Amino acid sequence: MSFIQAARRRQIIGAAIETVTAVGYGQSSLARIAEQAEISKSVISYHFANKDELLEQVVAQVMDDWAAFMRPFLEAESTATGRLSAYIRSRLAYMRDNQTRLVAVAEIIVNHRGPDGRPVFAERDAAPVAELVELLRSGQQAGEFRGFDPVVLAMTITQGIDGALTYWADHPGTDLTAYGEELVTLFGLATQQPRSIS
Amino acid sequence: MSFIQAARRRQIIGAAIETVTAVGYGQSSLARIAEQAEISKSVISYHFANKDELLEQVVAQVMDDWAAFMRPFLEAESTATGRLSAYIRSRLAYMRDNQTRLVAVAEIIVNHRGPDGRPVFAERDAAPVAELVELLRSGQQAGEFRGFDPVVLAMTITQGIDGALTYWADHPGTDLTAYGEELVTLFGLATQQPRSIS
Amino acid sequence: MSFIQAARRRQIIGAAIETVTAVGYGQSSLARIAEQAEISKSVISYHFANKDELLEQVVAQVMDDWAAFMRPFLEAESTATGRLSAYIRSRLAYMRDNQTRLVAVAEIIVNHRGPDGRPVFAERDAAPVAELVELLRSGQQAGEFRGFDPVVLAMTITQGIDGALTYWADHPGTDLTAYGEELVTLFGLATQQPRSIS
Amino acid sequence: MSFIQAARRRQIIGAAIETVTAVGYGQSSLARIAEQAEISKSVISYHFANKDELLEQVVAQVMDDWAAFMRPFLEAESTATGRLSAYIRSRLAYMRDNQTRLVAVAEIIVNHRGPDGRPVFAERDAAPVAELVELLRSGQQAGEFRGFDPVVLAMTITQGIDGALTYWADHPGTDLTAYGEELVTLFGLATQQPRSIS
DNA sequence: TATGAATGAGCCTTCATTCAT
DNA sequence: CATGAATGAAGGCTCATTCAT
Repeated sequence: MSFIQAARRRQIIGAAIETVTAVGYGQSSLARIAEQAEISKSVISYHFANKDELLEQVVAQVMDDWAAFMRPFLEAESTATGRLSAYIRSRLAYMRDNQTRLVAVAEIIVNHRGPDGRPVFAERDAAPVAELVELLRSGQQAGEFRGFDPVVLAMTITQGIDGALTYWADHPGTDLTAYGEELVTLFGLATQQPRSIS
Repeated sequence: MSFIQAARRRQIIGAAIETVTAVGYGQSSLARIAEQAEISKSVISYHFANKDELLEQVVAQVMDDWAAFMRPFLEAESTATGRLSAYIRSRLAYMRDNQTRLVAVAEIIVNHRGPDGRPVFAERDAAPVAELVELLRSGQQAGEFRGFDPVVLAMTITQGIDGALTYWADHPGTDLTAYGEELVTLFGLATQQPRSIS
Repeated sequence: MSFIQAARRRQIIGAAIETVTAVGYGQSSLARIAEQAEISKSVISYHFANKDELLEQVVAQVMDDWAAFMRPFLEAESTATGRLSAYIRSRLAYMRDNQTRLVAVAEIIVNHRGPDGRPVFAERDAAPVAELVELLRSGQQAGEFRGFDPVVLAMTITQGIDGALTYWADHPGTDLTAYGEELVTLFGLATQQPRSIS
Repeated sequence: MSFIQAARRRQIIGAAIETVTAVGYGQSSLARIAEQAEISKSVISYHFANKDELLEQVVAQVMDDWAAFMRPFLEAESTATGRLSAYIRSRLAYMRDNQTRLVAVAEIIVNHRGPDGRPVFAERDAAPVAELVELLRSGQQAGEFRGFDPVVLAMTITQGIDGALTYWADHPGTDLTAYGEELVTLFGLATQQPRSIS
């Protein structure tokens, strides 16, 4: 792929993100995205096989970027407790600089369906949860965490973090760092071993 | 409103719920809903002023029913701790018998927008969170709960409960009761006062 | 036809007139007319075979009433000159008390078409012109009028009178009597024999 | 705008004119216009923002063309009497070559309404009358015309000319030139100063 | 005599996509 | 590499009419 091709694709993906965030998945027609990008509608058709491929690229780009951003924070921690805190903090940190694209991706994941009516991004949506399940399980095996159901906790943590994005989108003044610390405390208390009274 | 009117409206609302759950908000055209209900498209137009009114009725019907279901459980509790547990348990209990309609309502709330492009059900969506904030605050004033940010906790609890619905929809074998008890424990630990060591 | 039937028909015809005048022929659906009459839509279907028949009745009722109103004024005149003035004055006089229904009828005559796309009320619309042609021709034979083309003059007089209605509808403050006198003078000058210079 | 664009727009405008003239404003759906133009319905949507814009273009195109046609004839005259005759003759002359489009425009002007239910082309329709009022007033000031109400006369002249179009449409054999000369004589007599007997 | 209920046809518009240039 | 032009399908909605009650 040529440089100019890649640039165009990035431009279009950016316009798609802006559009989805601004007007929602349902109103994000190719016409509107093209308008946002200030290009002709057929440029999109030229660079992407169809609308589905464009949306897939949007999701892939953001999810990969997000995962790459988080990796170093997680690898810097040696304990499960530390990794859980780092997980929450780094997701929130990424949010801070990527509100629009995360909102867009959330919209797309929830709404985009195949011709059979079934969700398309279910697997990719489930991946972070699975990763979190692993993290929690290892913490339990190391004796750091209490004996909760790791799937429920992984779902709840993921949902809790997503809630921060939703809340921030609705209340622009929100202090995301403080929100993150609340979550760290909350899930710290929820996961740690009960103190022995001795 | 005549009896037959009410019956038709219920039937159409039911068909809308089935359709939205099956194929998603975006694909839920009046044509598809009519097909699901095995009636002509214009019957819907006859009984509802427009699509918006139909969707509003879907949301209103379910939300009201849900709130009514939960009230007695909450009023039976005297402590904030008890009310929080009852809140979680009763929401899960309602879920158990109303999966389709709750999935549908969730889809509609997230996606439905007015002509201005802004969400329509934002307020109705925020109401349960606000209620929960009140509950948590009263628990803090009573000294039962620790000094968390009640907004963050309310969001997280709501999101955590919604996560149960999502997970159940994706994994039909899930034991919702067990899931609920995990949440009760989780948020119990997250809210209670730290034990004094003394 | 029973008395109650006749009353209902009159009521519906009245509602049709109000509606057509208020929102125009194109927007005058049976639903709107029923709403205006504060009755159910099917009452109209019960009393009139279809929409066409209703509109025909509207036109017929008004045109007949109008003709009946004018007859005595015309018959009171012995000269063609007098009859022409009486014709203009009495049409304007009728207008004064029947603005709404005349506007409605004008709308209907111009717009209503058969399934073949051809106007339906062409003949009825032409009748007053034909009558006027007779009047003018008799005035010519009597030597009162100059040798104009009676068809052109009849058309122009008719159009001129209709213009008063249009103008009045657009400028509610108009003094119709004065307008009528202007027309009487105008068409008096236009029809009379040139003065011989001798 | 590209050449092909302009050609298509002209073609569609032409088809709209043909359709409106043939079946009337009310039956002139985009489907019918497209059929008349032997193109797909969505071609119209591609070249015009919506039906309103198409109709506006139809009206604007014809009205502008008409005004441009008439200007030289009016400017060639130095007296008000001459200008009035030229006005009548040139309007009739234009009619002769533009029957269909004038009939269509008349239909549209009378019927087209905005979303508020009010006529859209009222102003454009009133413009020629206003122009005529000016002409008549200047003739009065110059002492050429008698002391009639210029508004009534302008309305009546306009209506009289429109009557020629209506009559011609209903009676295709009509000699428009002769019709025009009758009008010139008619309104000449109606406007001129009464002869002094001296 | 009246009407609530239902319906198919048609309305204008938006859409993703294709194609020739 | 880009795009103007075109299109069929589908969208939500209104309409006049029919029918059973």
